[in-house]
Amino acid sequence: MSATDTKKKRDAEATRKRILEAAKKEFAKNGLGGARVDEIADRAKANKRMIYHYFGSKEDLFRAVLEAAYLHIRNAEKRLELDNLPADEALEKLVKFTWDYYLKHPEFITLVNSENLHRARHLKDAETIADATMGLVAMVEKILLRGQEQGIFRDGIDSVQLNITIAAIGYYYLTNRFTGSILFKRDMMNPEALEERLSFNVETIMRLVRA
Amino acid sequence: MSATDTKKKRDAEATRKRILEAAKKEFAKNGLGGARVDEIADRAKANKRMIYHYFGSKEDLFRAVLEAAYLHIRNAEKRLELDNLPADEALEKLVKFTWDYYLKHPEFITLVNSENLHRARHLKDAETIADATMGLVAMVEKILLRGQEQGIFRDGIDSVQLNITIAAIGYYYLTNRFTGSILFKRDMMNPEALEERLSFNVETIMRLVRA
DNA sequence: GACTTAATGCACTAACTAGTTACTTCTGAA
DNA sequence: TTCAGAAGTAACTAGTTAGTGCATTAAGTC
Repeated sequence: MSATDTKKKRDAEATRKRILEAAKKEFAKNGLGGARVDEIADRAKANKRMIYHYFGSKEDLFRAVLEAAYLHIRNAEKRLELDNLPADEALEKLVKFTWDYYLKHPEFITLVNSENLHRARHLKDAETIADATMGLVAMVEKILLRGQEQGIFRDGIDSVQLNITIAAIGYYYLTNRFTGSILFKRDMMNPEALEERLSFNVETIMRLVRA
Repeated sequence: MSATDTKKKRDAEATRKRILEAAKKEFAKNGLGGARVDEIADRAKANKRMIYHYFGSKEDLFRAVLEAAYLHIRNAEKRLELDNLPADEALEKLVKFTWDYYLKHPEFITLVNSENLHRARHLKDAETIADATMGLVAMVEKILLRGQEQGIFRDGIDSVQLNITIAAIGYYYLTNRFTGSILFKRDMMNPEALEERLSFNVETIMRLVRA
């Protein structure tokens, strides 16, 4: 059987992956409480027993899904290589990337919401993810310093607050797109609306940092 | 029995209110899916039968809670009477109010999150709330116009985008306070942190609108 | 004080759900 | 070829949950 043949009758790693992927979708759609283990098993074309075999419990499965989701975005951010860009371009790129990432991975938002509903109890000792996040903060800190040296950014900006704000203006718009579209009586998700929001966000952040 | 005596053996209105209040807490704590009807009945010191008598179903109860929550914040905003203030003061007051409201009513955030997880299906024909929200947008629009006439605000700012942004920078910080406190390795909820965030938010919005 | 109507309480059910038991089937190393 | 251990399955359990049927009790009306 060749290495690329994915139709092996037995493949622990592949089954594990299918379960993780199915779980991500189900948790994202229904939250931790609303997700059904049976549904995850079906989606993964696996047996429920396999879930308990590989992950131990529904909560531990959620933890695994959540950690994978955080590591995925942190890695994508790292690959931006913002250090090689002029400060203003780097910051704008990060704002745009963050927006695009949330747009392409709505499940990330829902997972984070679910985790916060549960007071982050699955993340309690996720040292790796916290470290990766501090790496992102350091990245932004470097951008800020470069911009200040150039004289285009003001100083005294807290890089954690800036990070939070960059996330916030995209995240809030997208997580509340359903209630928002009703309450503001406008379709928040058509291409023009999305584009308009992205430029508004870029403007917000650039005005925030400019000297 | 006096009018102020709240211990009447039968009081439909009071029971209804107790159920609504209890449901708000339970839905806020566990989301729509995670909330337990029995728990709501217990908290309300009512019988589960009463919930179905007054509200018909768990989903309809959730709808009632959600509508009450939206009307509450919209009314509070209206009472700010921002029309009587200079444009810059009015805007700053709105930013601060929004922050304080979320801080004092964390259940509002959780309810909105829950509703968006369910694609806003309970809000589908909430005309009243949409109208109230458009009233808020109009209020901000007036502030922007006043500021422009004074020459202190730039023009071309979309009042819906501004509204969304004002909400976003407070909402995101608070809804993600649990994961945030772990990932950023700082306590996001101590008084100094809260104060710092509020000034950051005011700064963000004022820089966004200034000419 | 009898009558009507609404409020309340209890006990039940039908469906569902996370997790398990006990088993079969496959794989690869010796 | 054998066989131990890993992968996989189906049926089950014990507990939970939204929702109901029905009887009872109180309040207001005449």
